[in-house]
Amino acid sequence: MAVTIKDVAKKAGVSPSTVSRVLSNHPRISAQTSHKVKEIMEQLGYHPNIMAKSLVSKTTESICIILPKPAEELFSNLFFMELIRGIVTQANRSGFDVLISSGANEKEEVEAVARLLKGRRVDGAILLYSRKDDPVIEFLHQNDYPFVVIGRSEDYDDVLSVDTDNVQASYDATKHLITMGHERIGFVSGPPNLTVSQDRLKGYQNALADANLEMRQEWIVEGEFVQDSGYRAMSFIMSLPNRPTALVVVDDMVSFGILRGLHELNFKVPDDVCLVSFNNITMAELSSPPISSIDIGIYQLGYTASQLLIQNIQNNGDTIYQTRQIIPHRLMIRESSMLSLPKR
Amino acid sequence: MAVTIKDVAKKAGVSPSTVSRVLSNHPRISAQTSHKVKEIMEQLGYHPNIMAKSLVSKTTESICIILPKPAEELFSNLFFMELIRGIVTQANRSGFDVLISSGANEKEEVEAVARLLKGRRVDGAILLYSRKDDPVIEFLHQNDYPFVVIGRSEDYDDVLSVDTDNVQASYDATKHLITMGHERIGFVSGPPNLTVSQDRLKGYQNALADANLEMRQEWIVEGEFVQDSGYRAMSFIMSLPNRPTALVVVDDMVSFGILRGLHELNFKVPDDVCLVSFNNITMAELSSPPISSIDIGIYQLGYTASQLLIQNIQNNGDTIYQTRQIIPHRLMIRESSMLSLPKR
DNA sequence: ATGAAAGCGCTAACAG
DNA sequence: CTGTTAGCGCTTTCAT
Repeated sequence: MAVTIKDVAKKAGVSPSTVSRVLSNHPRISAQTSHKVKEIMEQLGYHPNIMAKSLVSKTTESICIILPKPAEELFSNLFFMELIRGIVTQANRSGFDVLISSGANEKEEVEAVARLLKGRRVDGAILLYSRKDDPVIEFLHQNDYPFVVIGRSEDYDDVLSVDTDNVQASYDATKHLITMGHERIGFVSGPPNLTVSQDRLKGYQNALADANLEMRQEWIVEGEFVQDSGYRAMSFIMSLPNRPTALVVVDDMVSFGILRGLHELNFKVPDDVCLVSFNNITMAELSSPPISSIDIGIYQLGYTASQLLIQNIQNNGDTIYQTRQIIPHRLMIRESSMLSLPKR
Repeated sequence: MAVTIKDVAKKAGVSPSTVSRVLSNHPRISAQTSHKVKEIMEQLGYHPNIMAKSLVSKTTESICIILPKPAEELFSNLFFMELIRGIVTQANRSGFDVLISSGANEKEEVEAVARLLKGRRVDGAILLYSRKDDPVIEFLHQNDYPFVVIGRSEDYDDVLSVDTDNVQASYDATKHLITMGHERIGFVSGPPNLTVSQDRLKGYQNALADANLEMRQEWIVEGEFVQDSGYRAMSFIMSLPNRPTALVVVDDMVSFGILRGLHELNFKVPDDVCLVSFNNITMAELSSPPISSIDIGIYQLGYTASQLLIQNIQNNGDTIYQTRQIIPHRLMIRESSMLSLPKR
């Protein structure tokens, strides 16, 4: 049997409530008793039963992360791990535990979230990305549970979210290529139902428009956030009669696929084609050639999301800060885009 | 106020205990009442309060993963994410939740684990890797808490663990190079205090010994599980007068560093040097050239660890299975080791 | 097959 | 400043 508050109370010659008060640093407690009780807790190896505390206080000091099933394929694991690290680090600093959950499909995801939130096992949730018509967001929003979306919700505009300014980021990436002298620039996108794909496409288009450059539908290819997708996009684009001299690519992982394909076809980067992509995962720097990439501060995204959620929980749902937080991005220029006057 | 067991009981015209019995599929309950109660639960949107249940049942149906702080630097994030995916998937299938925790240092790690286990928030723990004299293992072992180590413990041999047969795996990798005609083979290792480094070094040495090949201390370089480490190791090895024609590398990430370095020095892989490494992360296949790698089934390691832990928890600590589980590995041969007669 | 009652370990009024 | 009391929502004997 584990040692309880009663055991401590008995041994210290005080009442259980006193011990409880010591535990929560109640102001009206004599320094003396506090000290004595703490000593005895130490001595007995007392650890408060979190479940019991949570039962009466109606707060769990924990949050959950929903790992969307399809995401496993959509995004690189690197991306998620970095996000999770950020979340866990800040949550732990705030004294919160982090629970990770996933479902085999959307229905299971909602069930898992419902069980966790309705069952009062966690106080709030972080969604690792937003898709259109997401039933999980629907559920959380409807039941008024605290939650934060990494990305943005198209369906509701009052949800807390942490995001990159993807339109601007993509504008910057494209602008960089334009500055380097490129006039025919293509875009390799992700799944069109993700807001991130849409936003990045838009930034690209804005940049071209501002520079009065030609825009061609055939220079825009949609795919997934995986390497194969890049490979296929590359084959298509490079077979065009009047092909781009540079590409803006929605994700580093996709760039790797492109790089591999170009290599096989004996195209050189940056000599024949220049590349800029997004997310700046560790590997971007290490590939040959190193890939220019927009660093979106993935860790920071996670860290901030956790912070926002926990503040919201602690303020009891009163939003005393911005609903939507933007994490700054930064273009990391590397060899893949270092050729200012491309061959044709 | 959330709907409780009482609300359901009242509406169904039964006692709370009956509702509880329905919830846990108690055998002696009439199909009729069971059905009616379930209907009302559905209707009211009832979800059992997990904390309350846990408080009385003294079981939490959840486990925790300890993310060791230094690991963030030691291993690639890819590795961990894959492990976590395996753990979370199987745990969820068994009806368990997974809590993730980390500490800034060893002391904090132990505190976190103590709080979680002693505070009865989780039933057991999974350690993502084992180092020598680990205070967390010490704590768990001493207090007789259920836990599983991914890797192996040198300090105790009765701890549950899931591991790769790293000696054999490394033997296989080395043997492969020998079969391809190499006679001078080097080894780029990880931190010497990790069992995985030691085991892989041993397998390499065994293979050389069995083939009567020369072993030179200068062909063995220690480092970390990061790219830079590979870069440095490469510079050293390639500057040797009588340098190896092939390398066994402790981790794919390190191989990337080596690859980058070789590229800068204008060495070609596999023409000048052949490479085989470990872990077979997604990127191994995508680099140029693709890297031969030992697939150790990371996801499977996580999945099995979770299974082992949960079985142990459910059997109340009685070990009715092997203490140490080995996940099979598989050599994936790719271009980086495809040259059978190396130049000298 | 079901109900009544006790209690898991803790917190939170309400008294003093 | 501290003790007493009454639950939080659930499970579990012990009756019936």
